Amino acid sequence: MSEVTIKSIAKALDLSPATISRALNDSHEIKRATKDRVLAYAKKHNYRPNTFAKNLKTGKTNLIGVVIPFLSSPFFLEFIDELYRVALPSNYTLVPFQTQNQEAMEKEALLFLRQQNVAGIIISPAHENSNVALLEDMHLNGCPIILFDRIQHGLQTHKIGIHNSMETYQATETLLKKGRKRIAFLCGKDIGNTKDRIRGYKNALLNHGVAFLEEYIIYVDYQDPNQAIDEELKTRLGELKDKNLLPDAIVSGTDTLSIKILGVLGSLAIRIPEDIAVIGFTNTNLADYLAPALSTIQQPTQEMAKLAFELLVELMDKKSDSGAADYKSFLLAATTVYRKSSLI
Amino acid sequence: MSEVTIKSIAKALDLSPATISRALNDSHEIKRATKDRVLAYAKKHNYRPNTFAKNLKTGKTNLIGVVIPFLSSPFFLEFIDELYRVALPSNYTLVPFQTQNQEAMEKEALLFLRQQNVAGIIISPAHENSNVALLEDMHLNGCPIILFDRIQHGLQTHKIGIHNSMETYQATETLLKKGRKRIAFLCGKDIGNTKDRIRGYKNALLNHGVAFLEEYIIYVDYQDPNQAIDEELKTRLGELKDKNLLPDAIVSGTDTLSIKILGVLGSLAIRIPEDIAVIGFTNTNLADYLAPALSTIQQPTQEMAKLAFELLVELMDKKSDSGAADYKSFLLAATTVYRKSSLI
DNA sequence: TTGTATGCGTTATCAG
DNA sequence: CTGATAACGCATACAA
Repeated sequence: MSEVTIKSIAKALDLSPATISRALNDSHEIKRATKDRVLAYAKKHNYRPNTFAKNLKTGKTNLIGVVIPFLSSPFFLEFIDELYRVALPSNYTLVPFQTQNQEAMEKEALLFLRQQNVAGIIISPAHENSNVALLEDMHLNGCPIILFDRIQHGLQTHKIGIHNSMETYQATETLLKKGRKRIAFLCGKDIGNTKDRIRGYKNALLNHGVAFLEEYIIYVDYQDPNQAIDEELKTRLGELKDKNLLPDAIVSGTDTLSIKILGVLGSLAIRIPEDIAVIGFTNTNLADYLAPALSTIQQPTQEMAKLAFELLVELMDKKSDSGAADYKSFLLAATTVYRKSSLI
Repeated sequence: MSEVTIKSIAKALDLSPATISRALNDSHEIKRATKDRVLAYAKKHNYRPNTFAKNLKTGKTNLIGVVIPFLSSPFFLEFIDELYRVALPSNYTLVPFQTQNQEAMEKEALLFLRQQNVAGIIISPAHENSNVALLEDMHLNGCPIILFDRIQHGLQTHKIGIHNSMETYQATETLLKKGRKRIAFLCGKDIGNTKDRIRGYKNALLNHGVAFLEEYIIYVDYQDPNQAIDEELKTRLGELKDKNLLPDAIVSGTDTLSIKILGVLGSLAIRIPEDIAVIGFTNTNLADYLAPALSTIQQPTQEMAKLAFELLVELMDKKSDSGAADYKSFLLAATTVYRKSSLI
């Protein structure tokens, strides 16, 4: 649709297309006057390079793929939001994708991104080792990749996460110190993060001489946050109640479930925190307004996004420079905010 | 990076590139056997067409630009989420952008999308008539555009919104019938939707013989939901209190403020709904869990997203077909869910 | 410093 | 039905 091209400029200015291209690309081998003339004309006629031709020629884009499990999770939303903020001043454009925790959808997204020849990718994988081969292939072929959040993954690259076990350890310990002994742990899919978080939980129990109970690990797998996981949660709690094993505290190790549990407990006429104390794992700024205000383990999301972007840019800039695998894992600290849901 | 191209297939199969192209594009002028052979080979070697070459040649893409004010608003988030869902089975890819309610950022996004030669755009404009000229230009030049949510806008095209005044009328009326007489109306930027919503509010007052008070229209403009609008809200309410004009009910006409008001009232030690009843305007599924559970006017978001996508596909398919301006405005019905915050 | 020629991968036009 | 050829807009090696 854009009528003004390098060729048309060349004709209008009685120059060759090559010269126009050089002027536009700020080449050194061009006379200052000519360059200025071209630039002026280009600006006046609102020249916009054809991305597709440019890319076809150079094999490069300014696109950054962002692959996450869900958009409708406070953590990922905040992450993307911040990513947009830091990417804006740069020349890069974000192309977000959701995987719904499914490797097949993730593969689709990655193949598409490869086809779009994206300059780099920031990803929180669907699960441990999902699409490792594909990611490795892309990574080695000049498309740098940054892993975040779910960093237990086979790919060798920069990884940005939090120290999972430390936070759940502290949250659990806090509850133990308040006298809670039957603490359940709520988690989603069985991925690396979950394991670490469970480890922290278990260690806290161990160090405080409280026996670990297999029944208190509540897995609720889901591929869509809109599923009827409320019902599943309710069922699981009902089972525990029937076994006379109703917990007196719940630590959540995952985002989506952290808020749903409030509603579920409410519908079962269980009081929070009197009957069951709750500490969630989420970044929603609504935590203060919930009934009751929800204690939360919060990730340094914006910091993570900023770091992810910076590391990616660094990798993209250095091209196939060193090739040396000097990749690092960044483990940031999460913070727990204690609110009413875990008091008493 | 993709090594397998039409040319390479042609060489391998001892055919011409033209034939391969025809086979791949399901042309009629090709022998069935040849086509099958090509397709089999392509599949086996995982052929993926080069988007850029294809686009350079055809001048078309499968990209759909999505331009919204904020991602971090429950309504827009739900909209995009649903959009992804309906767009997935199709061959289209979404390219989302945020404008932060700023026309300049919106322009940036639109120019980028134009440069990317997107096949169509779904947009909730930054404000009335923002970038009208640019949008018109793109629209006329073969890039169909669908307006949603903020449909008071100069562009002639399909528009999808809700019947704003009707819902605020009913919400206001409900409060009036419960005996509330000093009802304030909370709104954001002064755009078309706001005006309609205020109209519904005013009409309800009028029909129930309650005088309209200018002070009860509370504008809180913002360009970023993370701004300190809590403080501004607090200030405004403090002013009303000083004037001895503290309302006994608040209807919110905008998303972001709907939840913040709960926290602000709480920090002022104002009881909800005893002192002030509140009805929000938001789609968050957390409404049930808030303290207190928040009555909300909810938009049929998923329906809107689905319709937007379908209408856009229709326009994109018909090319520069008729050119007839047979555009419609779709006004869907919102529903109000009454919860504790407006009881008594 | 500038121009000419070539090709990126694809589709379209024309012959055969 | 198939093949040769040109062209999309751009960047670059090479020639001038």
